[in-house]
Amino acid sequence: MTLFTDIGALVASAIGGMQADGILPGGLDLGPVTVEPPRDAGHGDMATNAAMVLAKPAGKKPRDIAEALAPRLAADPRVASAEVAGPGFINLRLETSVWQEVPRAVIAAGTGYGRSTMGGGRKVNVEYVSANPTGPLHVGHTRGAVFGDALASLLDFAGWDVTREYYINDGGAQVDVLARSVYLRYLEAHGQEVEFADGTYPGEYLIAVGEALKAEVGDAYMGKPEAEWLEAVRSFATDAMMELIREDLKLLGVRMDHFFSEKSLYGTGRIESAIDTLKSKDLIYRGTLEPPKGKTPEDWEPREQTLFRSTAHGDDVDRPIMKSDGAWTYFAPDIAYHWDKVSRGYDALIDVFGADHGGYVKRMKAAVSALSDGRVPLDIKLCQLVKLYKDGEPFKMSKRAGTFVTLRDVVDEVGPDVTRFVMLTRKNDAPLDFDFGKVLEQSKENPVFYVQYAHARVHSVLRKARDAGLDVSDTALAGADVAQLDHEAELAVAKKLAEWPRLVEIAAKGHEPHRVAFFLYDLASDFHALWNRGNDQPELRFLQEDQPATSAAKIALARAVSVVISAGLGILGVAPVEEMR
RNA sequence: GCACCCGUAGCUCAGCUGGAUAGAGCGCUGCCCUCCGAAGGCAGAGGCCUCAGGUUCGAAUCCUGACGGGUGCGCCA
Repeated sequence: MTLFTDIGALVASAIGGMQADGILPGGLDLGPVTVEPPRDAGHGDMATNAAMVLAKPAGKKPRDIAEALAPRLAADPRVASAEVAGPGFINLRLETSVWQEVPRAVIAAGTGYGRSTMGGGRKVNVEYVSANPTGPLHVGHTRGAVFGDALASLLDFAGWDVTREYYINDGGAQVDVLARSVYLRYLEAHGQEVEFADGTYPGEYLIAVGEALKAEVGDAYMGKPEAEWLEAVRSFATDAMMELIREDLKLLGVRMDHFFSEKSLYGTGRIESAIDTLKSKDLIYRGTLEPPKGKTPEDWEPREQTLFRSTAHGDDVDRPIMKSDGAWTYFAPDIAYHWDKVSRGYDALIDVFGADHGGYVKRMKAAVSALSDGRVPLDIKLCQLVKLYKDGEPFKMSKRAGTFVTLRDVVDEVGPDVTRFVMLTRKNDAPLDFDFGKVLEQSKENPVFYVQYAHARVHSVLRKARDAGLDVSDTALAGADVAQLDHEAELAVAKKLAEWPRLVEIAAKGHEPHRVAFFLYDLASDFHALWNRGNDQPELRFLQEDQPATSAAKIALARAVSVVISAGLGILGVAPVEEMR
């Protein structure tokens, strides 16, 4: 519940009263009725569009409804005034006491302030990272990791029962390539000269794996045909890579609830069972696809394949699930994996992919829609590329030399907190510029610094207050005489704090954690503005000498800011700092 | 050729799922401060929200079609 939903309930009951009095007809849909903060603060604290959206179904003029509704709203003790404006908005001003109570409520609730029950405990599975187990995570994975992790935390905060999951692509051809590459390093560990042909991974991170393999099996695989070692080396290598990836994730502070192995789907009948489910719905058939128009591949020839009728669930063309040699395409285990997720009883699924996987969105949605008979929604969030810069200059990396920028490189350079925050300062579907220099700058244009600075300033006040002998424990502050908070600059901050619960719900509903980062920047901005005014107007400073009651009220407001910043950063996975260095 | 994403101030981007006079940072202009409540402050200029239609009380937001940029497009996962 939020202040906005409280007032929303008030509007609804006032409309109910008008229906009871015969002013409005019954059976109106109140769904489109909203209560939101107006863009222009001059219009009041909250505005409702009720009169406008009800005008047509009620068969009345918006202004007439508004004129009748406004006094009923104004009758509530929380409402100071209700005025009809523009085409039929009702602008509400709330009593000052409503806003004054906000800091106390925030402090009493702690970082749980803003936690929502919107999710209703429903189960949601968030799958993210899911990088191939063939090497360390790079920058692109980092963005997906941060985004998915923050989204998961956000949904948790909004009342969902969240599972964080990683799908290990350990069943395809790329892990065979990995195994052969590790084998080369293994030969090398035995002193042999080796050459990395095309189609192998030359990265140096495999040297240690080759040596570890030698330590494990000695010379048992030396000079042996591939058939004798491939499977064992593959398993050894993927384990090593997953170990590496887990360490990378740990560096970033990402903790998964579940790692799901693609390999576990093979030879167990699980793929077959998923495909059978589709078959039973008549969605699997043998057929031949048309070549893509305009750009026919040179070696195109018509082939009959086993196809999934994804067009029946919104896709553009049907998709092959089996290769001509009878092996599954990668899509088949993907279907089985999502079938598994559906079977585990999730109410909603979310996949976080890189933007280069945009072409798979429709078929994946089609598969989940088919498998769950449309019951389980699948949302797929695509993360755009990260462009790296160093002090304004593009930061080049060479993939051919195997020297790509890794997650570890980034975290070592700027730390996990800065990495995470910056990755969330852009919508997921917008490209992101990441400048190693700028993200460490201590200035207003760096949002990480700006938000952390606000939090640190609050703690600076708390320290000073303690030194002055004041009790600034949360217990004491929650009982402060908030009637002392009467300056409009102070109330503006309180109003911002009151928006937090609403923002959480909006961000969670849209699966948009970046909104949290932008909100924190706005809140920090309001707080800094109040602080700056304290320079010219000493009565606005938080610590008022020899006035413990006034100080307590003002410090309560500051403390509430730090609580919300702390809660917001918590969702983003960023640790708040109490001092700037 | 088709699909998806994007197009908002000179630049980088927000814009609460359809609301009122479209916002922030940087840059620019003008004042103020240089008192560790420090790592600047205040104010101002700057816009055909790519274009053209449509939906309705009302569109940056939804629909259609152009234009421009990115990504992807049958036995690669």
